[in-house]
Amino acid sequence: MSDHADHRGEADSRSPGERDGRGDREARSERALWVSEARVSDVVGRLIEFWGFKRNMGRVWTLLYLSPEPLSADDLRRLLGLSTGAVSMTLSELARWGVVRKIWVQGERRDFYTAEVQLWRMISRVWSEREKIEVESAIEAFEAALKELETMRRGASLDASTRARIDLQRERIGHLLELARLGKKLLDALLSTAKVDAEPLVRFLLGQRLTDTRDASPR
Amino acid sequence: MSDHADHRGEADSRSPGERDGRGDREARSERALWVSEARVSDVVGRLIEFWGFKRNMGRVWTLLYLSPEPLSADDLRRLLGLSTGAVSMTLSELARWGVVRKIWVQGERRDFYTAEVQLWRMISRVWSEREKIEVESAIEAFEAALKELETMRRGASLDASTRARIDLQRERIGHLLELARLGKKLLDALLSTAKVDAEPLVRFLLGQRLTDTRDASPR
DNA sequence: TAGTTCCTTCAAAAGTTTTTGAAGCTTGAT
DNA sequence: ATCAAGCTTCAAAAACTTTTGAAGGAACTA
Repeated sequence: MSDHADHRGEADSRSPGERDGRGDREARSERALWVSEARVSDVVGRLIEFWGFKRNMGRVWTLLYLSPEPLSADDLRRLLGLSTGAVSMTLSELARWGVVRKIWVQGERRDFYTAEVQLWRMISRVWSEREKIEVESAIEAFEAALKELETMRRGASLDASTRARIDLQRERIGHLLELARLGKKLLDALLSTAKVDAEPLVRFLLGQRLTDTRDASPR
Repeated sequence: MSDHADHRGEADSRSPGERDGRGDREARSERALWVSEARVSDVVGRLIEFWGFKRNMGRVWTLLYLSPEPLSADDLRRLLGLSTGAVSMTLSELARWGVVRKIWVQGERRDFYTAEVQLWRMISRVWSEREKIEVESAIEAFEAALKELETMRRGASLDASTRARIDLQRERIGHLLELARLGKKLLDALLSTAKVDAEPLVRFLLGQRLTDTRDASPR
């Protein structure tokens, strides 16, 4: 975070006309606005990092999200103090995830970018892809392991303790599988609900004040 | 995964009596069992890494989870091919998260460890801590940014475009805040439900087959 | 045509995280 | 008291990730 001090600023390339010679006050409030943007973009950066993306993806996305007009790669470079290469790569990665779009501006040579503003749409797109990659492959691996244990169990000549061990593992891997499937279903349901409207889900969760029916066991 | 080849095994320190001289078949099936354990522990390792923990935490936890008896630090070291230091640190980290417990075995000098087997309990403990750290601080930061924008807006002499900009940002940061709060509520609800029983939630999500009736919120 | 702007790529540098293992500590046995 | 087993710590090394910026390319202008 040490790196903001010197990017005082504002994208002065934004509308390449009217620059300089404005009142001191306006300049000051623009600076204040930028400080606030920077702070928010760092927060999102950290949050996004926590979810397994690169921090700069969050920072770049946030600036685009908070900007009234599309920004150019160079704007972003100056505002965030990144190298040209970093901006280019971050933008293309964001584009791959579908959370940022390239925009053509009349009579401008360079490309401009805007953020996807539909947060839920964005989240569901991103998560459903990740989920596919991670959770599904875990589910498959658990299933494979279970099948293998099954085969082993049928094999002849196992001493009693090995057999007991196999049984324990079948049970436990079974639980892991169940859990992974539950996670997948939750995500799927959440995301496909979210695509339309998250409200009902939330109302359910908060409304029926948690049936504390002491039933326990995840079973 | 290249590193399993040579930890053929079985914790031969587990019951320091009866070793060697068993049938070939038993040895073979134990090896097969270990291969399967190793695979599962790697899957969990990867999954856990994806959620922001160290891979070895997942690997160690899984071995403990799949083992009928508690294991010693040295068992884990040999089985997973880690250094003494790594095992010690991983175990103490797992203990801090409350997902592994130290066990005293009669007449044994060294410590033994077992995994928490109640998966939901474990998950809710871990997530509620993380959530506090990450999501809450993001919420606070968004709130602070909004307050600041509010103050700015009340400040005198802003030109029209700056004012419009502030308004846009208030709206957008407002959305981010809303989203973060929603996330927090979801997690809270999920976890406190989970502590008792995850069923009702899942039934809700899957049962009412997602009122896709294009009107969504029964407002 | 040559010149310019902007974008992308990628090898190398910087930065970060993880792992190692030797040194030191603690505990219990002799 | 000394010794040994086992655990922990931490500085250094290795592994991995991210960032840099110069080189190259594409597309437009004059």
